Amino acid sequence: MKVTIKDIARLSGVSITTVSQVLNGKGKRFSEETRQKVLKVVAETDYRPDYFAKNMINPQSKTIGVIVPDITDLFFSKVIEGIEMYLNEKGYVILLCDSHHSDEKEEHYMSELMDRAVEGIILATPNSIALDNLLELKQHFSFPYVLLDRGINKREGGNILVDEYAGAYEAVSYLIESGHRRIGMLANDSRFYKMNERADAYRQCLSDHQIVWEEEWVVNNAVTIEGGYLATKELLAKTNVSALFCGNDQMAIGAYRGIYEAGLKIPEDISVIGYDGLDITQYLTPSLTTVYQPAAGIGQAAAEILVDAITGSYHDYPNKMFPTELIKRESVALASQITT
Amino acid sequence: MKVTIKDIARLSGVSITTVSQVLNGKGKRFSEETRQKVLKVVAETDYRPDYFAKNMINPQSKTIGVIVPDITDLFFSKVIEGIEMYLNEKGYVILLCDSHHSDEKEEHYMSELMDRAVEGIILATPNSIALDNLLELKQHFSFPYVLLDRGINKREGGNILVDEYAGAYEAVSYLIESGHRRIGMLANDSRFYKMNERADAYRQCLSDHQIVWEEEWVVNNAVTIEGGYLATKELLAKTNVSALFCGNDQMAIGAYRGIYEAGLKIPEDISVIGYDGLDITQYLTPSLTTVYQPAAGIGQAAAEILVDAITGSYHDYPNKMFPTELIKRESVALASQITT
DNA sequence: CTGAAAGCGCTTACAG
DNA sequence: CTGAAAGCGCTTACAG
Repeated sequence: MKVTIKDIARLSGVSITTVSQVLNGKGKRFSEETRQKVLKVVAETDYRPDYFAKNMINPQSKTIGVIVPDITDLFFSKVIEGIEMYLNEKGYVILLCDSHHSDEKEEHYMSELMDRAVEGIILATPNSIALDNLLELKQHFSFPYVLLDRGINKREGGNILVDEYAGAYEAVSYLIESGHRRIGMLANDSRFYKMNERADAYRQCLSDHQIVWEEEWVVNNAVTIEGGYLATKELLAKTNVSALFCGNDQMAIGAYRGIYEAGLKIPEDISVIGYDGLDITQYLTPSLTTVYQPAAGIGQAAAEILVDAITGSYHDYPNKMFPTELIKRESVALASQITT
Repeated sequence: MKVTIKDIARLSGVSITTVSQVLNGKGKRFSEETRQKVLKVVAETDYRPDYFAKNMINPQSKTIGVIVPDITDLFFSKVIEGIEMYLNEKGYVILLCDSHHSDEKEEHYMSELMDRAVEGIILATPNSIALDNLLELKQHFSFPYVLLDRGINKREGGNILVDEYAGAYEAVSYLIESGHRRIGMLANDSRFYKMNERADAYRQCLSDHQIVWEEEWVVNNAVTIEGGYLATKELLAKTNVSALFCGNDQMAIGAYRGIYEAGLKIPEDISVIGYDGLDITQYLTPSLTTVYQPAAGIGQAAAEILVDAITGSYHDYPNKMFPTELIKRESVALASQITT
């Protein structure tokens, strides 16, 4: 039998009004004696106000929905951590959904979360949401949401971006400065995030340095370890490059394996650069030179904007742009030192 | 202005009873005309029944609380994935909490989740919960919970276990069969999971093979990549071994780095075995020989037991024991081939 | 086939 | 300083 506020009132010999007020710290107008009496009964019965009844009156679910394409992705799990740490401190809890890269699941979860009275949603998506869906969102969402989509979906504010282009350009420049001319790239041709922006920077950088780009230098595959591995196998089978710019760190980890299986060494035979700056990359052998972007910081920024929006601090979401940073480690060598 | 059932009733010219019944598919006793009229208004207004009002009457939050020590841990993110996939299919959504290995946060979240009317909790914890807390749990939890603690906390049922001991024993046996005699171990002396069981198996296995164990062969550190790295540095500085059994895969990844920095090669100079069987291990160079345990399967098993308990299929939780499997890959060589 | 009314467990004016 | 009563938005016997 669930204990209700009525029971507490009866047991402590006061009205339910008094119980409610004491528990919520409203009106300090009760005698200390009354307070203690009520509190004692509450403790004894381990009474917990009904979550639903309470929220029906003043809805404050203190819950945020978070949708990511893959929980096990090293980048996203770090983003989630950033979100969680910030939100937890503010008393929010997250309802976590894994869309498994599926549009349908994403929509399904959006709807599910709306039904569940979340106070806001953070949607990390590689997809460009169909325009009418976006409009529908705008119209029906009685609560704020932040898109973590690298700006794929155009909107006025709340863009949380990373200077992808600059990061990629710097990485490729570094390879060129190191004397490399034949530079491959592991990319992804889906609209997955702004991978294409990284690829654009790569091509532009080569062009800016008068390097004639060869189409077979770029291989597309999934942005996973396996994808990087497969792409590398394919790349090495059809051409030879002295350096490889990987779309992300996970692909770079796969590339390490592909290069190893080809009997080549990093960086003696081929230099490698990744993108993301995952913690693990500093422990790879050799440690990976990579373009760092603050995954946890991105998560936190999304959470901050959302909380501000919920608490009504503003109505125009601010934009936020994170710079990247090239972390130079062991995986890049001067082209002149290449042994092959 | 929030649209309520009253509005729908008014707009479609029927009673709220009718609206409610049509929406919930109760009583097929309405004329098709009435149904369509109601449904049309609902669609037009994008009416969504109030989550709290609805649940106050028949509480079915369809929400499960999940607490893990670290979201970014490769093992746990896989466990979460297993939980999520099973639960999603059954219409549940997870409220995810990261205890960051802290007892206090764990307790805080337990209480928070209780207040939030979850229907059950999966608590993955390396901690042994204080006995009185456990009893208190039993007493006050009006809902079921499953502990993912490797059986640290004794209880009657709902133990989801992995045959840790057998897995570790098999790994060390394999090293011995390969001719290794000086075998180190990266362990963890906290009560983190059943790491000690793996250490026990390691020692027993050596002893069973008449190998006199030296204390400096075992180094304790955090069960992370960094911990593995640091432990390896320490181990190699004070003794020399021809093989290394790592408490988990993350430690093994760190060991790879430590061994690399010592100027040694795997497996030519030193053989390495990990524990967990994370996806990434097959892409390491060399690929890691490891003791596989089904992380996603463990998550799913916990979710299954929980759902069955919620839906009242049983009151005595079943126990579940998963076997491990030694995956032999490139990181172990015959001792006779060791070059040093 | 449909509706008026009671009630879920709270909070909050309002009255005393 | 405290309580009786209205009301939040639903569902569900019950009556017709």
